[in-house]
Amino acid sequence: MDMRFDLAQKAQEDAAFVMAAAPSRGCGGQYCDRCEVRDQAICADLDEKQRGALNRIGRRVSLQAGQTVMWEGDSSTLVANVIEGTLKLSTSTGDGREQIVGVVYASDFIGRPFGARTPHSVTALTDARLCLYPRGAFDGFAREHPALEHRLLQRTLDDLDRTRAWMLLLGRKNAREKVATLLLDMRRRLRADRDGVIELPLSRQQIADVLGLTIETVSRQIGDLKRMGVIALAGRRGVRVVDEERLEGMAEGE
Amino acid sequence: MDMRFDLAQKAQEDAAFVMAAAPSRGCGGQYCDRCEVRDQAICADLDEKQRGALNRIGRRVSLQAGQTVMWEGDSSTLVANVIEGTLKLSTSTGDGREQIVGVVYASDFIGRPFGARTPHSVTALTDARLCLYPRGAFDGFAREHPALEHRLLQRTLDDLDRTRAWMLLLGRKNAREKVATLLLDMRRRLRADRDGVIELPLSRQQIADVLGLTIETVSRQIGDLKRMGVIALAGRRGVRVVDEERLEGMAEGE
DNA sequence: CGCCTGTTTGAAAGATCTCAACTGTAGTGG
DNA sequence: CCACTACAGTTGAGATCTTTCAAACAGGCG
Repeated sequence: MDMRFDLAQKAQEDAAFVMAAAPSRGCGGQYCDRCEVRDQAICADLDEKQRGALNRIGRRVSLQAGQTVMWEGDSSTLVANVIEGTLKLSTSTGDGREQIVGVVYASDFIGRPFGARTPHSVTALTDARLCLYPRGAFDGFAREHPALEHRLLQRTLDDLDRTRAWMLLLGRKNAREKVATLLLDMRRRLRADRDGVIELPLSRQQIADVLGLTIETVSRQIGDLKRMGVIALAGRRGVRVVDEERLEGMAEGE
Repeated sequence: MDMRFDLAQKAQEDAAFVMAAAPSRGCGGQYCDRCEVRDQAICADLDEKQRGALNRIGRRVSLQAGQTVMWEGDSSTLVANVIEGTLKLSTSTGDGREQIVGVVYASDFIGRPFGARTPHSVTALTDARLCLYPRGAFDGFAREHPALEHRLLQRTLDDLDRTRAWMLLLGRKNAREKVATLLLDMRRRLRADRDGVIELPLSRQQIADVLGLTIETVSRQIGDLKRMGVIALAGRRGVRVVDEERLEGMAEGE
């Protein structure tokens, strides 16, 4: 417990550092031209000129794994596109129990536009790069560009659908089903290497925080799946799905 | 268990009936003029003419408690504003475990615009009235009216925040905290009568389905709260919060 | 009055959590 | 290259919480 608070403390200092130290170089058009997520992110439907204008209000920022960009309850001053890396969205109870409420990947959007408060913390799980905008300026730009707002709406509606689907998992699935579902979900989102191994962006504790379980229960379930031959493990973070069909059955409680 | 399936079956027939039987009278401007939720719903920022145009593609529909308007997994053909009443959004696992993923009230928006599938069922908890639009026509209208899309975006962002906050409850709170949190939430949303009693729109089973518990656990927790003098009960659905402060403490696990 | 349905209560079983010890691995420095 | 350290992850045993199964109770309605 102490450790987790220390980590958070440390990350906060790091984040402050990044914010202060990042050169305010803007994202001149040259960045967008070779942007890896240009066609998936919410800016996809903007034309060259509009994209240039949006760029002028934002800047690129690099994060190290563990750094926190936004804090639950803080006033909402930043929004961003994820260019590379994986981040978690999380909330906590007063006494420190944590729940991860979302995991975001490259081309996803983070932050709370059109709202005063950031409802959850955002922390990098891997090293990451963001295209960061001051919220006020972004809000103004969005209001003037319906194409952008429409994309943002689509994305938010999708997020809401996914989040509600996850509520079924949290409220009604048992530990076995939860772990199986997460593994399948990660497999869908992450690219496997040539051996079919996917590198999880989450530690055991973070898996527990996504699933609403304890670290021990997660460890036991993963151990069981391995012993049953449904998955194989490769190091701490590596997983290979051996028997997909059976894993899918387990995710649904069969 | 059987009973719950029967109910669903029955509701499906009812819904089909409503859809077929509802006169396609349109919502001519005269409806909007005296619409109870006009200034809170997503149509609030439209001018008279635009509102008239929107009305022409929609119609009013009345629902009885228990009727289902949309079915999880069905193709998304309808969206609606809630004019009056309370409805639940729910999903289920293959083997029939249900999770309520949202409760909507007057002036809220339901349905899945800009998407092919309805991700959850929508069922009336009380008698209700809707302003119902075919999805295709609504989508088209929305794309041409940024003010409407902006309102919809705001609302969707708020829904997402609320949903994520509920994930913390589902994943990390115990039964006592869950029940206390729900009661406070309902108190915030529902108007109490002169005695301070709020009429819950949910049965015990539905409360269990919102909180990810069983009906027996809910019953025991409510019984405990009553015995402790934190709440008082009035009939099956009536609740009065006697000691708000203590209830708030319990919601946070103190 | 008796039935139907929703709710409450009790007792026992089962799942997950808690606490504690142990293991393995990645990283560090000699 | 190896020894050592630090820490993530695993395992075990017992406690705790919630569920399950069963039965009793209560209010509304024919």
